[in-house]
Amino acid sequence: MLEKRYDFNTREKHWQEYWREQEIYKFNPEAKNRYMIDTPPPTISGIIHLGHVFSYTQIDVIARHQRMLGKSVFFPFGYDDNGLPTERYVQREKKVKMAETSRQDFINLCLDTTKQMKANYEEVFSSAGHSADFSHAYSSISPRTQEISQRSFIELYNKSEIERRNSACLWCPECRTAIAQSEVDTVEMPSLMNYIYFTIKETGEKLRIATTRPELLCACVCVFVHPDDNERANLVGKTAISPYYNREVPIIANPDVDMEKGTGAVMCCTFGDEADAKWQKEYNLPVLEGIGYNGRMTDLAGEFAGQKVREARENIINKLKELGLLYDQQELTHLVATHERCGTEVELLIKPQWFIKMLEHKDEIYRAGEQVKWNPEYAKKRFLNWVDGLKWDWCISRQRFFGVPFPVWYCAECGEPMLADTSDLPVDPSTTQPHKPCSKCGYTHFNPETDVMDTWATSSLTPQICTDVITNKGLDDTYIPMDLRPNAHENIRVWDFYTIAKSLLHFGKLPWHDVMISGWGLSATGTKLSKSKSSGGTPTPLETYKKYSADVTRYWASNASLGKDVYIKEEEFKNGFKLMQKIWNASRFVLSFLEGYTPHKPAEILPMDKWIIEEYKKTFKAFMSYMDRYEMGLALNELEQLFWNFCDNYIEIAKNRLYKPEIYGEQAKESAQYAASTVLLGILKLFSIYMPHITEEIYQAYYAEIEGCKSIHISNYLDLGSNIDEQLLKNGAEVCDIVSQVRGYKSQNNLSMKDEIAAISLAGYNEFVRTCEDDIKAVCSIQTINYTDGEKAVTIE
RNA sequence: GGGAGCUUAGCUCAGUUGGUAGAGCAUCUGCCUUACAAGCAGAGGGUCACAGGUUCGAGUCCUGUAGCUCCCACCA
Repeated sequence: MLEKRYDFNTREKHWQEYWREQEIYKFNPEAKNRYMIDTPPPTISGIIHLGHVFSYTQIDVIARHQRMLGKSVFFPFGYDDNGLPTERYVQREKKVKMAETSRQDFINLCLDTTKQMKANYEEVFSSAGHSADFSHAYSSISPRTQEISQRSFIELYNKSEIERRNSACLWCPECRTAIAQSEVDTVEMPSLMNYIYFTIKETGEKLRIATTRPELLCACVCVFVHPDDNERANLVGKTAISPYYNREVPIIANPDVDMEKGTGAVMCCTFGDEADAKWQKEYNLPVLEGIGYNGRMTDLAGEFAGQKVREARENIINKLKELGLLYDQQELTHLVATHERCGTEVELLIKPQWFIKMLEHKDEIYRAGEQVKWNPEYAKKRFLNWVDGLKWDWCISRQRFFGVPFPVWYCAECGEPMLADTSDLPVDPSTTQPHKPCSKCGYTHFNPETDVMDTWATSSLTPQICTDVITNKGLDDTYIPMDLRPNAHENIRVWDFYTIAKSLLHFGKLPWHDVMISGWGLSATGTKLSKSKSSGGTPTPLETYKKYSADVTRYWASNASLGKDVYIKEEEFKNGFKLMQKIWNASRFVLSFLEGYTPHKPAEILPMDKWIIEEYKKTFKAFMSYMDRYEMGLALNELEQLFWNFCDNYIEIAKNRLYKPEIYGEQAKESAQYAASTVLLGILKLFSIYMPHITEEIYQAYYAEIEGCKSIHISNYLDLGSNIDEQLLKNGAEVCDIVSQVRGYKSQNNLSMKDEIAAISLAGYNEFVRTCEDDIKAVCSIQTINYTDGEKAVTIE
C-alpha cells in the first residue's frame, strides 16, 4: 500500500496544499471547546532562520496537540512590521537614511519592503507544516491595528495612566530616539576613571573628584558631598569651580553619596547617569544639555562642540592633563547601557516624551505575574525579578517615522494637547486636523505630534489585535484571558511584561493563563543566529527542509527541553531522518498485512498483543502528563521509546503470526492484526504533532477511510484508557528479556538470528511465559522450550 | 552585590512525588534475518562537580563550596 521509498520533497508540498484546500486548521469560534494562542508576531527585519523555526515549531506542536485533544484551536499569525527593527532593516537594505528622506517616502519604502518579506516568512513557516492561520495574518502597521493601538492610547490617557513629561529619558544617539528600559542591554566595556581637581572658590583649595565622564564637565551643575563626611562636610554651602570650564557650581550635602566611592565627592551633570537624573529632580537643579540628540557635544562644550562623546572625552582628558588638572587615571571595565538594536551607548537626554505609568502599578503587575502559569516555572522568577528592578515608567514615544502615530495634536496657541475622537481612528495627525477648537483657549490651529509609538505599545495588545479577526470589536476582552502566550526567554521582560501591564490597565485581568517559554536555536558554535547577518555554515530552514524534510527539521526543533537553548547540529537531523525512515518502514510493513482487513476487536487477543496495547496505554498517559507541562521533548522521548519497542520486540514477535496463519492459526493472525493496527494508529497520532506530513501520508493510506476522517490532524488521539495493568507490562517485559537473552547468545556465538536452536530451558518463569510459547519459539527459532523451577534463568541447551 | 539555571558515560543530554544509574551519538563484536544495511542483534563504558546534613535508603530533599551560563544592579 505504501511505496518502498517516501519522497518527502513532493509529498510534504502535497499535504500542505491539501490542508490548505480542505481548511483542516480552520478555527471555529462557536466551538464549545476552544484553545486560544497569542502567537508571537515575528519582527520583519531580515531573514527567517532556523532559530525562528525552532521556537515556532514548538508553538505549532502545542497547537496540534490541543487540536488532537478535540479542541478548536485559534492559532493566528501576525507580523510585527512597524518600528525600529524594520526601519533599521530598510535603511540598511535600501541604503537610505531616514533623516534624509521625507516622512511619507520613508513610510512607503518600509511598507513595500515588508510586503515582500512577509511572503518569504510565510513560505518558511508554511513549508514547515505550521498549522497557523496565515489567511488572517495581522500586521502591526495595518490601519486596523493602528486604530486599536490609538484607542488604547486614548483610553489610558483618559484614565490618567499616560502623561507627557519633559524629563530625562533613555536616548539612543545612533537611532536618534528615546527608548525604553527593556530595550537596554548592558555591555562590558573598558573605561578610565579620571581623577580631577575642582577648586573651592572661597578658599582656593583643590577638591578631588573622580569621573568616568569628563566630557560632561561642561554640563556639571553641582558637587555633592555626604553630610556626615568629616573631611568635606564643611564645604557644604561653598562654591566649587569646575576645571577648564571654570563654571561655578554649588556644593550640596546629599546622603546618597557613598563616601567610599571615588574620592567621596561627586559631580552631578545633567545627565551622566541615572543618579544624576534622580538628583536633578530632587534638588531641582538646572539642566545643562551637554550632549545633543545626535550624540555630539553641544556648544556648551566649547572647543569640543560637535565632537562625538568618545572623541570629546579623549580630547578633554588631554586638555586637563595639559593644564595639570588631572592628577590620576585608572583603567577599569564597567558595564555600559547600550541600545539592544544597534549597540550604541545610551545617553540620558531631556525631551518631552509620553510615558505610561508603570512604577505606580508595580505591585499589581507583580501579583499578576504570580498568577500566570509560567512554563518552565523558573520563568516566573525572572519576570518577578524584572518587575522588582523596574526604575522607569514606560516611555512610549519614539522620534521615528515608521510606527503608529500618536492620535494627538497640540494647540498652536497654548500648547494644550488635543486627542483625536475615537470615531475618527486611525488618524495621522500629520495629515489631518482636529474638528474642534482648543478646549483651553479656543484656538483652532494645531501642530501634530510627530513622534510615533514604541512598537511594544502596539505589540502589547496582540491578544486584542489577533482576536479582532473573530470579534471585530477591536480593543475588547471577550476572549481574554486567552489560553497561551508562547515566546522565547528574552521576551519575558519585554513582550510578556508589557502585555500583562496593558491587560491590567485596560481590563483588570490577565491576558492569558499560561506562558510557554522556549529557548533559542543556536549555531553549532553556540552563537545567536541573526536575521541580518548570515551565520556561517548554519543551514537555512529551506535547506534543511529540502535535505532532511520539514518533518525532520521539526523533530530537531521539538526534541528539546522547554526553555533551553539548543545547538544546530547536523547529527540531530540525521537522527530525525532515521526515525522518519523507521516510521515509514514499520508502517509499510504493518499496513501490508491489513489489506482487506477491517479492524474489529477479535474474540481472543493473544497475551503479547495485549501487552503492546498496555505499553501504548502507559506511554499515552506519560505523554499526556508531559504535554500538560508543555514538555514536548520529553513526551517525544517517551513516544520514541514505545515506537522502538513496538518495532524491535512486538513486530518481530507478531510478524510470524502475520506471515504464517497456516501454522499459527487465523485467530492468532487476527489478534496480531488488531493489536498492530491499533497501536500503530495510536503511535502515528502521537507522532503527528511533531511530524505532520509523514503521519498524514500513512494515515491517508489506510486509516482515514476507516475512521471517516479527512485528516489525521483533526482525528483526535487514540485514548484506550488510563488503567494500566502493571502485571501485564511486567510479564511482557519478561518475554522480551528472554528473547533478548537468546539473541545475545546468538550474537556472542557469531550466529545469525535465523539460526535454529534446538532447545532452551526457562527456570522460574510464571504461567504468562508459557502462554507465549509460540511467539518465543518463532521469534528465536527455537524448537523446544523446557520449563523448570528455581531461580529465574534462561539456559540455551 | 541581587536573582535564576546548569554541572550525570568520550560527546549531546533525559532522569515527574527519594527505592541498586538511562537514551542517542561515538567505540567494540557479530549478523544480508521475506519492513528497514540510512538496517538488526549484542557488549564495554559513570565513586551522578565537591563537602556536609536529613533518611533504613539521596542523582533526586536541605546547607555550604567551586566552576560555567543568563537576567538585574553597579558608570562618584
